[in-house]
Amino acid sequence: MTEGGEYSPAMMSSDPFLTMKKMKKSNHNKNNQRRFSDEQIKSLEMMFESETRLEPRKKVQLARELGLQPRQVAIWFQNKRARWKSKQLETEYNILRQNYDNLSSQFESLKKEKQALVSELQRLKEAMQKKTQDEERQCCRDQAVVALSSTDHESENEENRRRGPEEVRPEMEMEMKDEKGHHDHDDYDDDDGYNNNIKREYFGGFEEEPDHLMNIVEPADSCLTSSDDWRGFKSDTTLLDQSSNNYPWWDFWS
DNA sequence: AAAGGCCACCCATTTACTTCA
DNA sequence: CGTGAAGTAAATGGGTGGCCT
Repeated sequence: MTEGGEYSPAMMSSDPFLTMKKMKKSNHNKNNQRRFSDEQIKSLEMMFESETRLEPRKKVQLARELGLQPRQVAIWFQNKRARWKSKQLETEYNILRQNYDNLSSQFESLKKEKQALVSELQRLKEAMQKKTQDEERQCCRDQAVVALSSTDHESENEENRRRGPEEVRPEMEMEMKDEKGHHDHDDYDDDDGYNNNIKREYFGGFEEEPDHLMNIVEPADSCLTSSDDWRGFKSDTTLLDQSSNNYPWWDFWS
């Protein structure tokens, strides 16, 4: 359809003083045009570009120049504003949609990154457990050795008692101190101490335990999944038409 | 200050046309 | 070529707010 199309001559009225009342009924202007001419549209468009609302005096002047009723000019501006507004809305919608798509893809890559980190953490945890088990087995063997050697010590002590306290050897004094705690294989007698040792080995002196590390990850996850946080995300649901999107936001969490 | 008329605007809808399958 | 659906611009009518008397 061409803008500014006109009525056929057969439809022209012979009455040049057609009243507005009649014009309203017939939906024609005084030249019996259903649509304004290209020239008229051009002038109206130019005026609209400089100002979207017309002062009454300018309206009358423009109407006179274009051979239209001031009312027609006013209505043209009204309709033009409505068309312009709906175009603006469309533009804004497209911008918002673009932003949404960008955020969506950013979120996807972050999700993948997080998944990789969680897998890595899981792998490290398993390795740590395996090492713990190995060390425990080693510990049992060591304890057996200690038990065997302690029977030898008992026979030695018997001999020492016979000799008297002044004859206690220096190396024995050291061993007696050790039995009060905090030394050598005690780490292996005490589960916590042992585990701390392993953890230090794995986490390079960090005080954080693996579970704490897990806890660092988990809240971040729950934060992302929290609907409260997403409620804060400024998005107009009317603008972000989810129904037209093949990838709705709630699918992020699946 | 309250009431009423006038005017311009917005918005949803109608009308009259064109285009196209 | 005729026809009906879809699209569009011009116009209508109701509602509303600002201004003036």
